[in-house]
Amino acid sequence: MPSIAPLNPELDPDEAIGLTRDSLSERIYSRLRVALLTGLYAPGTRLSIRKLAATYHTSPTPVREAIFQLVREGALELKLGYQPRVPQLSIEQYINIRETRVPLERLAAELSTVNITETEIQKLRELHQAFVDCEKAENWKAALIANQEFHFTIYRASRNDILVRCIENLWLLAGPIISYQYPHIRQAAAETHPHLLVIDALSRRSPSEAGELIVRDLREGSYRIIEQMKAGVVGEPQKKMRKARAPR
Amino acid sequence: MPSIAPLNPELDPDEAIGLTRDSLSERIYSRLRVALLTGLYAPGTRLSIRKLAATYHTSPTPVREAIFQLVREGALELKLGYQPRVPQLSIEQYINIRETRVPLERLAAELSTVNITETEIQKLRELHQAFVDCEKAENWKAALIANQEFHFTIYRASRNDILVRCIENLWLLAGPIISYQYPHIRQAAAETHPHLLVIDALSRRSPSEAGELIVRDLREGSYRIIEQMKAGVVGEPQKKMRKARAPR
DNA sequence: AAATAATATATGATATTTCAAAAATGCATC
DNA sequence: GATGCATTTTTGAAATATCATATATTATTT
Repeated sequence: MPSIAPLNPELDPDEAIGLTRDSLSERIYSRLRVALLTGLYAPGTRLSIRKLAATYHTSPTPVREAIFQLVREGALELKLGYQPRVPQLSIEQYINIRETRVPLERLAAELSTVNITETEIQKLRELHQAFVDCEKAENWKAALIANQEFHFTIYRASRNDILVRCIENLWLLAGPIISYQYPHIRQAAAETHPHLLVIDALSRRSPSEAGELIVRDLREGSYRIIEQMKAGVVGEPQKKMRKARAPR
Repeated sequence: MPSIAPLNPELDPDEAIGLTRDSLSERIYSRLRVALLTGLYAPGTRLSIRKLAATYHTSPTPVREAIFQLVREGALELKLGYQPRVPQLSIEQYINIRETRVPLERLAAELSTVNITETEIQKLRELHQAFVDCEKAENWKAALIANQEFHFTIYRASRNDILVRCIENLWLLAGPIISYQYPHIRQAAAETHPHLLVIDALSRRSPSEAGELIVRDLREGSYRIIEQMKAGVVGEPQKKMRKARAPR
């Protein structure tokens, strides 16, 4: 089992500063989270607490704690007595997620337009370039991560961490599907990539424009996802149900 | 030992009504959540896992699992090695929460205007009446609950459970402060109570109006809260810090 | 009396254990 | 070959055990 690199390595080395040594549960939580965000587990996959514990060389207890957190966020589902599973989003649920994201992303973009620094805008340019390069090289996983970093940089520039957390949560919910079918959904090489338009609006400090562009990007991406979902690219198939047994 | 199948599995009572028997952790989670939402624990209070376990007549394990979920949602904070605590919100954080709630609540109100049934509108009238009665009787806790039920009924009528969950989360974050200082912040008896205006807009099926009213209500309430926070009504004082010790 | 040091206790983090239920497996039957 | 049943294995839930550290208490010093 490969160890998963954190999305944002710069922010990781807590050990180095000795600031926030985190608990085992927390470390496992973030590794699982990244795994879900990068599509390591297809929708429908069942996770075994004990196997994960073995993988991470720990006992089941901290794994359970991590899983409980992800369940609470909706990133995993867990019926009493059954194995935790990566949820299989319905199209309806996916649309619900998108519609909830829309006003949050708009707000984030608007706030960022006011608060973002030139340095951060420069970073956006670099991230977008990395994204384009990875796409060209057909390195999907890296492209996905660059794209995420691009968007999260904007969110964080809103300087409202509550808002950031809300949006992160929603990403996580749709994460497995998106990552899983990412290679199939990249957009046709358009005139000008939406990211570039966003960067432009940000540097011209036009909040409403930035908000509008972000929302448009979100909606357009979602159409492609929904197409794929309709086409049935949906992840691991459910195991066939045998006759219902009495629950515990 | 073979497990004996019941005579008629399909009619198992739990499944039949769609009830999900929940685990101990889940039950403890919801009790803690309600406790936080109704102001049982003041901001700053420290919770002891073992004491809670004793209170609920269980072992520490499920309590920990419940606490981890609340920590993940931001309803509790937990530094490695220290006791879980009810966070002490800064005014800045509180404003962040409010600003994030604004677009979500507006969206929820708009969607509800389209989807809410007459029955639900009737329920809103009853809840508001209950709220007014409890206030008159100075039964703060019951008033608080009625008020919550009122708003959550609107959220749920949006028919977007992702959206509902996001908003619930944000309520939870500000829950302890609001409940804790509730008696101090009720509004001066105005001309017409905002709730009534909202009900009216809903029944006239005017989305933008309903959204606008909800947002206005939210903002006005928040001003009173912030006043109180500035006045220092803030919860349990932090224990005095002793000389810093080396972390683990 | 106040501040510090020393000790005792309570606590959180994790591993281990136990148990009943779920999933997998193998076998017999059609 | 598929299908239904019994057995075995695996699994999650929860309790308990253990350990190091945080907190509380007491003793000691200034």
